Amino acid sequence: MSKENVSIGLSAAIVAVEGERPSVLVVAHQGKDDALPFGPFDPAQQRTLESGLRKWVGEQTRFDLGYTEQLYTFGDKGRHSAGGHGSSTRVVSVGYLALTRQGKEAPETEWRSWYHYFPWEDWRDSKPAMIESAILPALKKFVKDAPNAETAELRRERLNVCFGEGWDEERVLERYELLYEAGLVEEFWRDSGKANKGASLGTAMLFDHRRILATAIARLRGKLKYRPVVFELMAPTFTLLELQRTVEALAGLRLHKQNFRRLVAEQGLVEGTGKFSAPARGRPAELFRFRRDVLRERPAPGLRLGVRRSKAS
Amino acid sequence: MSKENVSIGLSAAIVAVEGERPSVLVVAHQGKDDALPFGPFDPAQQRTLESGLRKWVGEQTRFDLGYTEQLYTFGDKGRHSAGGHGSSTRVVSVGYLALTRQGKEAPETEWRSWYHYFPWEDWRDSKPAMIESAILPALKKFVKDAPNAETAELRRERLNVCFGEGWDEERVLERYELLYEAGLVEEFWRDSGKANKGASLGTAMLFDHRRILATAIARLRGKLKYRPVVFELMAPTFTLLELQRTVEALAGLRLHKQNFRRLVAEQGLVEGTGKFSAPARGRPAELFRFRRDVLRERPAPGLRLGVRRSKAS
DNA sequence: ACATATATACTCGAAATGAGTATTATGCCG
DNA sequence: CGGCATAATACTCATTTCGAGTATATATGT
Repeated sequence: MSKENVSIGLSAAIVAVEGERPSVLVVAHQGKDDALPFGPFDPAQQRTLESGLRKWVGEQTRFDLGYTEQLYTFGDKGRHSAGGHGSSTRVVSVGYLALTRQGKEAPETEWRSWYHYFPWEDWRDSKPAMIESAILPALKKFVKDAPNAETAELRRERLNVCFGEGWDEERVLERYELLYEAGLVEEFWRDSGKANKGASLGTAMLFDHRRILATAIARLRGKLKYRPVVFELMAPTFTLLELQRTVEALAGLRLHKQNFRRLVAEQGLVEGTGKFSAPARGRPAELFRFRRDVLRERPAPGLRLGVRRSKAS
Repeated sequence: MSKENVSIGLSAAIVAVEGERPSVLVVAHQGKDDALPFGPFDPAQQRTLESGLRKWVGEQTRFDLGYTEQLYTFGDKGRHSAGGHGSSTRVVSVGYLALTRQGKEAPETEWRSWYHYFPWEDWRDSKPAMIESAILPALKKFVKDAPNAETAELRRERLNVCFGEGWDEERVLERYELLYEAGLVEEFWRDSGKANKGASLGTAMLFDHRRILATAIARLRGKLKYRPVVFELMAPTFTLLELQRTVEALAGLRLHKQNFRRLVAEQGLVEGTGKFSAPARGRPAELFRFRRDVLRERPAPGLRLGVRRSKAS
């Protein structure tokens, strides 16, 4: 067994939603790719991985993490390099998801829409044009270029699952990984040390941070439906439309307004405060607050979405 | 930063179902607690964490893993000790779930029902008596013994979510963690180095392996419902009742037979082979096989369960 | 007063769900 | 051979949930 060291890296995708924009806190390492707040795990100082994470994030962003959740541990050789050249110690990278309300960020950090990094994931207005114009042609070529028939069939299946009939908004990571392997994403060329001659989709991130962010979005989109996590992102009181817009921002989909409020109300996730918002135009909306009690009452208090399949709401 | 080393441990909960018994492959370290197959990650030799895992498992169990999935990375200080005394290097432990069909095991390894380790999780016959007789009284005491009112309230909520009204079969890990903190599980006393004067529930495992197994069961029970993972555990052809018994074994619940077959059939998860089983008594059942095509056709081809809420089927 | 913009309430059909009953195909036992 | 026990499979039915609308209420600005 040759002596190569391992070190553990901790990274956090810190998510907030402001208005209709789902954003992630990135560290602007000047000139370099955007990065998630990250740092090495120090086993001597930290009792748990999560406390290590909180320390790093606190130092880099002055943010006090609220809800956090471990995502995944990545250890692939070559996917944690900044420029394709191997470093001496191997980094195993543990990714976290954290939810907060957007506050003022520290210097060197910035909130950016996560759709900067994943423009094909935002279906709120319509199916992103780039899917038909750029992604599908390139992926079809990727299928055609397969070294053998078996690989071609596998690639065809993945294409279909990721971008075919029936958009499954949770498959964010699968889609990113497919685009990576097909060389449609800058990181692929950087990690392999070759020059990219084609298009790159979305904005690249440092190391494997875009992969971690994809995992975070996928997890959050899934979890929405069976745990009341959205409320971590809301102000103490909010209107039902604000809640809906937040969910839509995260899911990248439009929901049916009347049904959404029915679901939310019926499920007892929320209770009225008797106070009302003062909107610029239109009827004022009642302000609601999250009912903490549901946690005690029901086993899986998620937010069934009530997706809209037709025109307007 | 003081120099304490980190090493990465890989462990696998390898699951199979034989008849009505959901089992996990354990290594019988003679005299010591049961352990999952595990070993350190060697960054020099292995390109990915998963390949490292496959190597270890192959050596220890001669098993060729089929479906595998990463579960969680545990790094808590003190929860990876065999006897409560700290070792010099810190172990961060990455747990995996693997699904196979039960074959002949290697020497030193053994298939054991996972309900040995989690007897309170098997509700197939009825609610396990130990919940009323042992768990609830002890947990109520745990609530009462809280150092302050706030902690007591938190503990009361957790008790309710884990063992209160409305059994949620997926909360396996939450329940185990609660029992751990309440000192109802042997590992708690071992990790803290104190002597246990009360009862211990279930069979203890080495290190944090029971925690990993709890994570595995929870994940599998959840995943069942939205990905066709059960079929990894089935023979190439099977009757619908065999499929149902397998799902029941995993979920720890009884299902409604007629509705189960309706769901499975309607969803196109399965196709008839035209052949029939030869049972000891009763009408022969048609043998079915898994339809690989669903993966292409539908976004989330899970097995909605069709739980039974009343008497017999 | 009315046009416009929202919020909120209510309706309706289609599908999914939970729980049964009914019918069919075996082996076995006298 | 006829009837029973045992399972498999088919069909029924009421209830709930879902998706999609229409209708009504309450603001503001002109």
